[in-house]
Amino acid sequence: MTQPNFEEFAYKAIIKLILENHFKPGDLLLETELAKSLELSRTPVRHALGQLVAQGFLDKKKKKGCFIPLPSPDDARHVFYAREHIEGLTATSAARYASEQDIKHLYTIIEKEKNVEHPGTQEAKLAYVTINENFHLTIANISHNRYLEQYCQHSFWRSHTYIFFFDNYYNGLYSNGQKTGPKQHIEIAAAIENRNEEKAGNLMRQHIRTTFEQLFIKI
Amino acid sequence: MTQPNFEEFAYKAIIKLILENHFKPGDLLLETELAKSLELSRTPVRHALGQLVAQGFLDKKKKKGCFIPLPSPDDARHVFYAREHIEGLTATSAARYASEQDIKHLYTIIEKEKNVEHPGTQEAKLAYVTINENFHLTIANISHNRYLEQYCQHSFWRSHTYIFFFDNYYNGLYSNGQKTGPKQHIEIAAAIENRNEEKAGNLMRQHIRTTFEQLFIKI
DNA sequence: CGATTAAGTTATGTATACATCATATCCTTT
DNA sequence: AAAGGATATGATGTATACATAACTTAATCG
Repeated sequence: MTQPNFEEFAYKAIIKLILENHFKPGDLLLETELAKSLELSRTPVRHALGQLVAQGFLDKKKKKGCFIPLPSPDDARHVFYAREHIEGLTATSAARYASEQDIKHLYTIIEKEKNVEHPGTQEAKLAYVTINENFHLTIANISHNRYLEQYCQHSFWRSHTYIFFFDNYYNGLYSNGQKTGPKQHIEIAAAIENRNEEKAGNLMRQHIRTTFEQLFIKI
Repeated sequence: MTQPNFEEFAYKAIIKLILENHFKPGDLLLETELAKSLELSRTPVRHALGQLVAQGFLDKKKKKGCFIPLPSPDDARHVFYAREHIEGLTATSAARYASEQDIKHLYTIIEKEKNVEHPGTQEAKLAYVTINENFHLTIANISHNRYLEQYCQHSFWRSHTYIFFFDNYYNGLYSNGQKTGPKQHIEIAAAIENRNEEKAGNLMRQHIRTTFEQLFIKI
């Protein structure tokens, strides 16, 4: 691993801030502020922000700045539709290419998911969201398709706002979305383990549809 | 439309250079050179290159520079697999959401495709590739799903190398890939016009599979 | 008193100077 | 003559100064 430079450092630091919900939708991420808080000049920060905009994690208005995308019902439908089908593909491919070790890794993640402490608290929810991300992105990685993996990662992150904020807003502050999580994850892992490509894909699509429906059950 | 700034100008100029094949796979795109030839400072050029890397149109090695992605058989399979399924989705969605005007637009593109002059020349091939891109990205746009559109655009552009270079290399300098193009494009447009979502998706997947197979028929 | 406009403030956009690292070249040494 | 290392070159990476445009606030006018 080559030594990370400041641009990379800034990039990862900003993503971390976003995923840890230091910002809410619509918030401006100011180059000046970020540079000061990360103890860098504006140059690498600006570059990192540019990357995040190019990848679609942030939106931007010219001469105004970069900001956390504003959620909308339409956007939510679009992200989850894309996720449903792309992750269907990653699950199918994963069932074909997973190694013994890959499958072990999946079950390790599921074990962690079962054992999240203090269920019902905000910490538990953050832990759950992190583990959930790990599960989905691991399957994308196992698919051994760089493109699908990239699109999966992107759409997952774009759906993060909805998983975190909307869930709080619509389903109560302490909903942790675990009702369906581990059970469906186990079924998906099993299908991958059994090399059942079609079933893995179907279960994954169903899983993401369920997630979406639970989030927006009140809308 | 707001006035484009230098970053945007550089971004579009570089894309134009790439699509017009001023570079070949592996070529370095030097900030210094581009800045000089575009008569800008390195700053906006560097920013634009960063965007292109973030979007996956260019690869990058640290402290080395940005370069046109190197093709490989694995990579080709991955891109076309991703394209096949993502564009299957865009075609399906397009069949659902296309307006009268959208469909007219599609047929306009097909007309242009039929009337490419001097078939068999390199100019005709460049024209064909441009029109082909237009057809596929238009359908992505009609899908009305920002995410699918983005992924479609990305995977299409990543497959550009193969459509342009490999086709020359493996199938002769003056293959223009038109054998299946217009015919299948017409069928897809018809399915979209008839609101036959499933058929549109199937035809699009078949079309991209055919493209792939014709490109790599010799491998 | 309200609205409009003008000045001030602040963040982004751009150019440039400098630091750092990768590579190529040439010289030295065996 | 070949191998190894010092040096030169030129690119990227970073900081900073300045230009520009948007927003804020205050002052002026109707």
